[in-house]
Amino acid sequence: MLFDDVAATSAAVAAASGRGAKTDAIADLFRRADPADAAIAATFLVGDPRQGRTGVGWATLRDAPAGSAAAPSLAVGDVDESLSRLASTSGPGSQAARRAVVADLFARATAREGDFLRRLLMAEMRHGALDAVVLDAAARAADVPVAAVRRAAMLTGDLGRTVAITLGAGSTGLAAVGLEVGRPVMPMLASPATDVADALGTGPAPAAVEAKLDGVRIQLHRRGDDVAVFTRNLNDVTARLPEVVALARSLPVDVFVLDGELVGISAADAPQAFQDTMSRFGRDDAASSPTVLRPHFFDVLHAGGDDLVDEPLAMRRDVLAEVASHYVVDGTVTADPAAAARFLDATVAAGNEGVVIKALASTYAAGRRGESWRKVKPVHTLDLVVLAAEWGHGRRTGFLSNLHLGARDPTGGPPVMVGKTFKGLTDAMLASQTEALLAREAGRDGIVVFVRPELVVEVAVDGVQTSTRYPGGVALRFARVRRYRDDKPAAAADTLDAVRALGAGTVRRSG
DNA sequence: ACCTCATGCCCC
DNA sequence: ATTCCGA
DNA sequence: TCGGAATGGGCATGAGGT
Repeated sequence: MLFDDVAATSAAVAAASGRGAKTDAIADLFRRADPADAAIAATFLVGDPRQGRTGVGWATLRDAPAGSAAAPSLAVGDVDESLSRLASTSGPGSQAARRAVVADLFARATAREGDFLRRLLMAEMRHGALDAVVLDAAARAADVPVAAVRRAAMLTGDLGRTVAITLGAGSTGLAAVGLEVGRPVMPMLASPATDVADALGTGPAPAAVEAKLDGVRIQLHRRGDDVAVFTRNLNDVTARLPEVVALARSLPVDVFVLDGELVGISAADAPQAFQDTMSRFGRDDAASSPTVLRPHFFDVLHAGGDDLVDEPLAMRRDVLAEVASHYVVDGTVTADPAAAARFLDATVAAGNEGVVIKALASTYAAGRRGESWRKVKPVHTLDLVVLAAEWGHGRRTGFLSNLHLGARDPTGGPPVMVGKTFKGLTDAMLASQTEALLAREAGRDGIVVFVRPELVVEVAVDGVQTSTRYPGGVALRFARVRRYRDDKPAAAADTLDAVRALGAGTVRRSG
């Protein structure tokens, strides 16, 4: 199959307005491809090729020429090979070698292929179709129920393989796919709730209320001495976590799949700040960090030969207590919002992020962000000064979008930048802020428009973290705009000290 | 030897 | 990660 | 209700440059 077939499909997907039409365009491609090519094409269409890390980014592509070939000649397999070469290039001179591979690809590409190639290497397809649409298209092409395809994708964690199975073996092949110890499953996700009452819902049934730890999600697999650890994105991080491997081998059950969170702990057994956990977790050499990582499990997908994903949470929790009793996340079971709120306050005071509230009757819905798991975190608000804004892309083209936010200097100096945000802005706010900001323009640099520091926005944040990027030494975490404070002058904005105070909770960074 | 920049199926 | 919007 | 897009800060690493 020609690479241009995939590029043409992407263009058709981008041009199609509805999801049904996008699905049809991809299904048409799949019908024309053999399963192996379709598997590669599927990973290209979602911008996630099998080679993973290519070492090519914005700076490498900046100087790459546009596609200039007159007619398509690249095969899907040619691009696949080039990606493999990029991924395996390292050492001195590798930057130049990568540029050469990229230049060769673009030289052989037409303009349409070059455009697609650029988006593929940047992992930014922006044609309105990713995993869900591609799986839907595979189901349509093979004329099998989409639910069966999705189930296989969640259990294999592998889009390309799932497409190949769907096209090559149909319903029979999909039905044969099951949970496999040692192969990661897409983790179940929680949807946000405004407070514990919202999370508990209207029903009288008690729910599990568990501490939400501010660390790294892990999935731990064991079969005898074979142990593997995967992240939320199904990356294999086993080699980085020797202590977790040892812990897995020490547990009283031989075969299992556990779901949990990994957090650095201080000498006093208190959870460390996320940044300290990452400092240790991100490291190749575990011994070079003083931080000790400790897993806290909250679910079990398989134990002793039994698959548990279709069992109710109440039963899975009982099994978990047997498999990993000393490493089960802190929690309680209640239907009472007041009791849940008390647990939330206590766990936050202990240095945790919030709570996750789970229906006891729910099964493990791999890869889903459903209503069975709801997360609640404390929210803080700040009134900050808009210092600048950046021109947006995509559907935000033509609007000033990403705001630079400053806190007031209590000594009277100019506001101190503490972060940016583009979240929380409706189309109407985007339009009105573009007008209001341009009226206060004070200069430009690239896509940044600087403004006189007069406008104040109310910003919601989950907290602040230490920063080396910003002059105040702090940065906002997950900032989003709530509203413009037209009633407030910049002189009444919150101070840098007020921002720093949000980081002075129970969790401290280690020195 | 040290600094800067770019990169990441990065983590959140 | 959070949020808004189209389907 | 779901899926996609638009973008945030910080971390270690490794290449390249001084």
